[in-house]
Amino acid sequence: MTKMSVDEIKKHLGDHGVKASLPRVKIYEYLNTHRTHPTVDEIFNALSDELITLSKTTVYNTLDLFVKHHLAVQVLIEDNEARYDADTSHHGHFKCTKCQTVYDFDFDLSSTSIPTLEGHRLDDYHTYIRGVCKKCLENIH
Amino acid sequence: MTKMSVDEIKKHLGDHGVKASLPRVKIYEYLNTHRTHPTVDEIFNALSDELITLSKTTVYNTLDLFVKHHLAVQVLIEDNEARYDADTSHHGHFKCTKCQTVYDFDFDLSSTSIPTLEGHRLDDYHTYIRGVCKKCLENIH
DNA sequence: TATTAATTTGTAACAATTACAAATTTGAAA
DNA sequence: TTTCAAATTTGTAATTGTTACAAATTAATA
Ligand SMILES: [Mn+2]
Ligand SMILES: [Mn+2]
Ligand SMILES: [Zn+2]
Ligand SMILES: [Zn+2]
Repeated sequence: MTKMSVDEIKKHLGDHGVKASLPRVKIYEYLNTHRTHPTVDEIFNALSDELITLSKTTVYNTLDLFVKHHLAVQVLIEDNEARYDADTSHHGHFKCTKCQTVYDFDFDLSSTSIPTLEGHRLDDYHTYIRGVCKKCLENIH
Repeated sequence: MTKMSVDEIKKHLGDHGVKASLPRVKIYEYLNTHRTHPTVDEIFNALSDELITLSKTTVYNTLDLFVKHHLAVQVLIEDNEARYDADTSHHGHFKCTKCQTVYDFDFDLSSTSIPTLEGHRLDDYHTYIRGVCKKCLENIH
């Protein structure tokens, strides 16, 4: 995903039924630029210098809003941290339990046939794997 | 999975390097019998009548221990509840957002080829889908 | 400009989890 | 058995992530 201008972000939010505001644009911009699956805290800390009155509640509210309007997805890998991702395309996540990095990987669960679920309505698909990344494996001397 | 006797549970725990104790056996028995992916609270509430001194901390500790020794897996679907599953075989979870039921489905992510992850060490695999179950779809008149 | 609606903010409340030290239980060793 | 140390459990307090909510601010509309 290429960097979006402020106007492109405003249009993108609007296309998804979300009115633009400075916090919303900045949060979306951060999410779109930093494809590291940041937590609420990371986003809040990164933006609070520039948006000096930003409230953590606003970050929570805005991310909820983004998820509801399919501008972002919530990424759950650990029971104590919710991460967020502006990439709403179908893909999986690999988290390295050594360096905590969350990698993307190509995998589309929605295109897999799952006979057991016949008859149910499937809304959102999630795939994640935990392990140790190549880099960390090599660093163990 | 068929119901296990207390002795079978003791052996099973032992085989996984976990010493048996009354709370451990009871918690495992509950998990193994109730394949509903219960939360800590559900387990605690279900057992506290019989184990009148049971502490919630013990339930947390014991479930952590079970997960560490691969006697159970943690099932994360919502950001505000950790569920547990004595079925450690590879399978996916479908949660109905109407009735909150968590269904199992046959799917083995570990047997899927994921070229993007070449070189990383993959430890545990998780697949879940949210939607509305057949039953709930039919109940909408 | 005046009025209303939407958004943001700050604080307090809440819920899930963890830390920790005391109490209890277990299980060898004497 | 009794003794003693280790393991386990317990209860409480602390911590963390999140949500509720009302006041303040900002934006939109008349
Ligand atoms: Mn991603
Ligand atoms: Mn299951
Ligand atoms: Zn790593
Ligand atoms: Zn249902």
